[in-house]
Amino acid sequence: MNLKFIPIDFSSFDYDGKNFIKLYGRDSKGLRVCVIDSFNPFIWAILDKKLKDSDIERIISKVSKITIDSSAGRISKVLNVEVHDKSFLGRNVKALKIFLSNYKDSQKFADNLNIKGIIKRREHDINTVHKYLLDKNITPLRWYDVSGKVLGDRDVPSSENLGGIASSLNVDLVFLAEEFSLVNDSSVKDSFAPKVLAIDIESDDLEIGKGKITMISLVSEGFEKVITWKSPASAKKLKFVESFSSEKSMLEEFVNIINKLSPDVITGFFSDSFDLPYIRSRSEKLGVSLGLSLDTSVNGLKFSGGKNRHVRIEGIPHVDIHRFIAVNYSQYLQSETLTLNEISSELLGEKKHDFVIRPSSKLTPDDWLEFFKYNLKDSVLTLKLFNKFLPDLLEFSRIMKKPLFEVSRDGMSTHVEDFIVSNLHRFNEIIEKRPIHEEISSRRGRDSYVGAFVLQPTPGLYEDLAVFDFTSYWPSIISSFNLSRSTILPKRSKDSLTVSIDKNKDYYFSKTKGFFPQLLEEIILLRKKFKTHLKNSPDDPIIKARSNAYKLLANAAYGYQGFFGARYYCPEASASTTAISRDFIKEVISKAEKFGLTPIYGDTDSIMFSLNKKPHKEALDFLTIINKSLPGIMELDLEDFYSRGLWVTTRGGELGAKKKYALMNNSGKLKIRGFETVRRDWCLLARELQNDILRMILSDGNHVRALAHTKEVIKKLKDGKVSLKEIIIKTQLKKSIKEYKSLGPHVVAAKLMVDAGLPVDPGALMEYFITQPELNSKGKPAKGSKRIGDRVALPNDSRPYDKDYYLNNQVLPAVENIFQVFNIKIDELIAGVSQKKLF
DNA sequence: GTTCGAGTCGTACC
DNA sequence: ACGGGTACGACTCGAAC
Repeated sequence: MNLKFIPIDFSSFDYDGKNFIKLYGRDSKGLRVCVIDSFNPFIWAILDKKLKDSDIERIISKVSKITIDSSAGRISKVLNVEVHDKSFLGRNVKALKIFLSNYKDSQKFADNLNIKGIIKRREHDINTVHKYLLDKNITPLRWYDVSGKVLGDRDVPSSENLGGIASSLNVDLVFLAEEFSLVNDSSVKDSFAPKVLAIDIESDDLEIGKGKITMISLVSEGFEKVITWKSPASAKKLKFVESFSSEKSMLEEFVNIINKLSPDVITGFFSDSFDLPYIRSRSEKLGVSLGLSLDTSVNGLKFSGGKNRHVRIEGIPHVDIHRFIAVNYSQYLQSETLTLNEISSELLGEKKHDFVIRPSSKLTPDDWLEFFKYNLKDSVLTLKLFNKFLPDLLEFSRIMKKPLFEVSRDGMSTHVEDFIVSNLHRFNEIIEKRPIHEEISSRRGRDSYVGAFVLQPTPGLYEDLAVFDFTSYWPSIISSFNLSRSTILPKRSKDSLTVSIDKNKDYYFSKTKGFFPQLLEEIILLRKKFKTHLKNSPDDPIIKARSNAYKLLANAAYGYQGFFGARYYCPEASASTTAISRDFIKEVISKAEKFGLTPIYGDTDSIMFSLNKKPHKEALDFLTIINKSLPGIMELDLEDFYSRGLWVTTRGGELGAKKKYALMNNSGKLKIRGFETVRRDWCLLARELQNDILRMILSDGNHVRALAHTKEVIKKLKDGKVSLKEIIIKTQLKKSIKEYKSLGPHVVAAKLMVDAGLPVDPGALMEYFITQPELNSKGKPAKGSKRIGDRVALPNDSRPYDKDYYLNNQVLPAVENIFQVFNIKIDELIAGVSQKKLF
């Protein structure tokens, strides 16, 4: 029998001492299927090169006899041993492929391979499902033709029905696989629209499990519901609300609805850390069985991870969409806080339902209606966000060959590693091991290497600029110069390239292309290809997702090689990458000068020039000349032409500040980097003023209008007409309060919140403003009012803001070095208003 | 009691 | 534990005066 099948979630189990994989998914009719497959797990033992055939025979015979008697009463054996010619870190090796009866004991087998002649043991540290996917070359979320037979059928003899596993699986069909073949028909290849369920809870205490869950919203396509046990008479007015007699019966209905809807994916916003832990905690307290898993013998939710907890439901991937966005896209978003409201506003153009949560006891019947709508809207937004990122999630899962559950939580380095690992079979490579404790701590202790070159700008207002940048600069260097763990050489050779890090330090790399640089080149070229595709079909979400995925991979590849947790860690390659990057950018700068362009500023891979009245075409000619001289896949590109640009000095210094500039292109679009305008830890009053004057200066070419505007704002501040919203300062609490050595204003704010009984967790954004100091008899700040921190007030504080602080520590610092470019001093800014009157 | 500089901390750039 | 280094700048805190 044949089955058209798409695998969505995976899990492993063993029966009769052998490993099996459960692949949960759908068939072409939409039935929920669990395909069961067996596989022959193995690990590798790399042999000493000097071994004779007879030595190898002796080792094989020793290895074959290894048995593991695990504490669980399980006895695992070596089933077979094969000799293979393999590659390890680019070198040819002889290795034993050791097949095990049970992969659960792979680590113990590896420990027992401490045999003379075996120099390395590998691939025992890859988890069972991943090992299976790699070995069988199965990609999640792609359609397969599977041959096999239906389990649970009367025709299948009990000796073959794996202990009657079919009866414990909550699916339409259980299928025992024989063979998988990928469906290549392009019309069905990418066609999969999973049924997604979004959930969101409200509780009367934010601390997990402390309060009660007052309501839960569940939203899927064509389905909107809020279930609650708080049932004011008014609830009947809303069709989507269903009331229950108790929190317990509401939770039971939560399970019923999910089982009835049969979603392929469950999503939530921050649900790994809040909604699902809360649901579990309340269910345990109230004795509700969370029968959500598709394998009824695996009950409830599975929690893993310490600080960053993951909640797994077997068979139904749970995706915390907040986590996926935070890890992969936060650096590309404008949102300063990754809240549902802010991300939805930016990406969906939609906000949360307007309602301020208050304690249950203070809610009127009409308030409850708004609360129900609010709860429903949160799930609606979560579902929309999920759908927006669905193409990306699917592509990530396919490209990295990792289940949705994992890939939606993995960090960038894991993505890079998974991509590499899933392609190593093409290079006949044995996978390197992940570092363990001592190795990690020694790597973490290494000295840092020198990074990018940043050109010191000369402060001033410039006209007519061209900006060039290298496309995928660091990855293109890694690829073009073959910088990686498997290509670094201990010493110079005929076939080597020397990279000088500094006067005393050289590194050598082979000229024979290694797998890491090779795969990185493929990533860059794929990224380029899909980017071009995207220009022709800008609305194709799949092309967009692919382009995105390869872009993220390329950008993370450099960081990966310097990351202590990487299998293919190579800080020498990282140091060489940055050294080469410094050389090239400096060479472009000096060539440009000879060409008649004046370099103003540059950072890492970009360089900005004043055109000196030259036509744009000459800048493009310069690009062509440079590109002819670049090796490999390196490429310098035009970023844009700008009509004006502004650079300022550092605070209190003479030299130009790096990483801080403002540009306006020929169509009037602003590009502001590094200035207080773009920093969330400055108050809005200062940020908006600075943004306004930068726009004025860049469009006018002088400071006149900007100066007048600044004076108006200062007057507004002095007149006390500034709103609370404009003076709130937001700073993130990065660790727990007691870990701080220095008690800055935001730590003081956190303490005030704790005193007020509000929960404060690391990672939260503290919001506060600065009040006036208490004065002593001499009119000077009183003892306990010296530090800024002593004057911190939470937003609900009714005391007035400190005009002096906001003038001297926020507004003036944000504008003074901009006006300094035009030789305007601070006293001229505040001139025209008498100190006495205003303070 | 005031001044100063090293150290802590957060955020941004690429 | 879950890319990297470079850079700016506010604020604290204790030593030095």
